[in-house]
Amino acid sequence: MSQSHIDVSALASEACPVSEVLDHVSGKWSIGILVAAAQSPVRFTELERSIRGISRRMLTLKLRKLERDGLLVRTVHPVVPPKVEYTLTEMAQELHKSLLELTGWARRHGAAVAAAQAAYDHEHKG
Amino acid sequence: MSQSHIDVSALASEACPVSEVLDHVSGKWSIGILVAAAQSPVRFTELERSIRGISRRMLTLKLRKLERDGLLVRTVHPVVPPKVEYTLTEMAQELHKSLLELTGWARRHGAAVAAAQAAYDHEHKG
DNA sequence: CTGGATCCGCAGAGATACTG
DNA sequence: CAGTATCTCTGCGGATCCAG
Repeated sequence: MSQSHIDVSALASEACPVSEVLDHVSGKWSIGILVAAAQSPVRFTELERSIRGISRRMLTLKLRKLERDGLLVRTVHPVVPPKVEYTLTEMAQELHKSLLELTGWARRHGAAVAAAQAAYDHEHKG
Repeated sequence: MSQSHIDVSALASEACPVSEVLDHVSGKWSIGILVAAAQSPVRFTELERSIRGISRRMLTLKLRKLERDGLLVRTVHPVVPPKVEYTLTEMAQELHKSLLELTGWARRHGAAVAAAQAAYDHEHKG
């Protein structure tokens, strides 16, 4: 990874791992998973159903990634049938707040964005 | 009432503008560009230099996308050599605030994330 | 200076089948 | 229930050249 330390925070004149961390929420499902998992604890299948459209593979991969990043805690209950619960860590909950700001913005301006796109396309038609 | 199930399905659904908008900031460079362009107005080359690592092609593509979304305003000054400036729209500036929360979080927890990864890898060693 | 066009490699992401 | 293992396809993203 770290093919390039993108100095996204170049504006701050400081080099930090910001871009790397940001890259983790930059995936197609990362944000959705974190938001869905915010109602901790949540089980694997619940996540799979909540985030409709996600494949089992992707959910697993992203869950592992989030766990590795220290954002999720994976708890295995030794029962039958298997029961695994995912819980947001402290810092993940903090991140979640920022994420809610994002989704809130998207909710408020979704229509405006759509309109802008339509206008742009219209102006750009052949 | 107790919406124990957040409307994540709406997030993952293409019918809801939230996921679409979210998808736009989910790219590898989108966030960086928006943050860099926050100091409006900014010229093409300035952006290219600020966001080191980005290719000309990607910068152009993302800039077009952001413009289409109504987040950036592209102003062409009819002079030689060409001068083009990009400015954040009102709603983009609002979005930028949320983005700053994100980068702030990344800044604060970057080290912790790195540590978590190291721990995970160690525990997962071969 | 500010782009557009093209070629191409690689990681992301879907579908499916199998296992503890 | 909760994953893992392949296989494949798509599109992002990089490099390079060309143009207004």
